[in-house]
Amino acid sequence: MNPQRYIYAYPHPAVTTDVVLFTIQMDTLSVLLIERRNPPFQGMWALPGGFLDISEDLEACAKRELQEETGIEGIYLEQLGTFGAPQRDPRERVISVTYFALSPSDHLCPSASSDAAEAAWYPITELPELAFDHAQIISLARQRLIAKLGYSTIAFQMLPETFTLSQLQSVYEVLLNEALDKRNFRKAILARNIIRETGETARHGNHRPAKTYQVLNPRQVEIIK
Amino acid sequence: MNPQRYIYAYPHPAVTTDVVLFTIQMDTLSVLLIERRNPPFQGMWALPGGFLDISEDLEACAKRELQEETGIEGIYLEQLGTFGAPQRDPRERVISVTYFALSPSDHLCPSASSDAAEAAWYPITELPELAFDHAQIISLARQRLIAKLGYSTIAFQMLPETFTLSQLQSVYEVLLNEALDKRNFRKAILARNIIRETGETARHGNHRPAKTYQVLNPRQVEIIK
DNA sequence: CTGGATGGTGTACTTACTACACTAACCAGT
DNA sequence: ACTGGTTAGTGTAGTAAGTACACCATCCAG
Repeated sequence: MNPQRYIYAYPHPAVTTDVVLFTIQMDTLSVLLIERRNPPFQGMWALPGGFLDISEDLEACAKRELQEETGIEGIYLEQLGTFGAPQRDPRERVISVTYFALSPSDHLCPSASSDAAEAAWYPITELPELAFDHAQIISLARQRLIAKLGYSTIAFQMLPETFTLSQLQSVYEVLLNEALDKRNFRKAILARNIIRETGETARHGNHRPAKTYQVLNPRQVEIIK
Repeated sequence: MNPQRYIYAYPHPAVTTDVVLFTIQMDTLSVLLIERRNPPFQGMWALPGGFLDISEDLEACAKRELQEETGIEGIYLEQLGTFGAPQRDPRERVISVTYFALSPSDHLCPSASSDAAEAAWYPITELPELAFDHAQIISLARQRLIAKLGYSTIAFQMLPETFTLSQLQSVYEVLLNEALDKRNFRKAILARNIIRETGETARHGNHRPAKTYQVLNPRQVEIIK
């Protein structure tokens, strides 16, 4: 097959998108990584992502690459920043527009693909050596995620549609890495008027069942105060 | 002159940087714009910016374009976001990495250049019609600037090295577009322990002279609480 | 019916924020 | 030298927000 050639009067960088997808598994903040099937950094772990199609929107590209490489779709996505150090990719000049994404800890089925030998969750405390500048990108994403906890409803993106207050508190505790007082936490959350009781309860073991709640404006991150 | 040709197996977008430079003039938040000397949007006003050199760092590109088109340098710069809607430039696919920047209201000498017929400050409330999606970029920059007022020391970037508390309060008032209580403002700022008295005073008219202050960590934006 | 586990609730205290008014210092003009 | 105008500089009392803290409820397993 004879590849088509694209000619420009000035050199153009390549543009990629990369996605930092977080979830919480077993009370641990985890990141989705793929094992690179091709050079460069073949066999190393990296963020899911890839080259922008020439008439594709940036966010659409991030979603598409995530879907292609891991099978995951329909989740919250937000632009994180753009990385373009001149030598970050050994092949050619590459500008990467990065996104961070959150997924509830259920229905997660990462799968391999043509570009990714394997896809897997890594606890953020036990990351392998990463390709490109992806360690730096993950570090920035984590900072941003934690910062947004304080002034947005982003935490709900890590829970299923209905959830208990204990589950919600656990999300905050894992991300902030500190224990929170149960009564104060519940008081503060309920004072914000952003969730309502479903009327149902959930039994998760041999103890009293918990009331379940849902977000008033689901799948939408709002800035609060 | 015979232009060199650059050939790729896949189409590459062009990459530009654009800078939203704010200052405060006459108690009004203003943005630096340039009048485009060349098509597209010839004669219209736009943000200073231009194409990335192939081995140039992104932030360096933003600084260079700002210097070339307006003569301004040595100011605070921070990445804002990346805009890449497929049709945002009529010539070809262009991804723009945008920065926002702040300048104290003194030593400002915008000047014309080869790409810019003219450079001028526009009050944010009286922007002309703008080229590309630059109106949207300015809108995002303004949101971000106001948000950062609340949790960072960014306001000091709009003041000279030494300043009075009244000048600082005026910056906050202009950006927040509301009057602040003098005593509470001073109390809150001083409680943060980020500025110190210089020992000098400044006479700015026929009234009592004001103590002047300076930032403990000058030219460095910190996150506070 | 008992023990173990998580769910659910209120109050007192401490800290941060808000509202608010007068004197001090300088200059200009008479 | 005195007056009026203009900005600089200061404290307190009330209100709202956040923190610390302990016990009973409900379910399941054995």
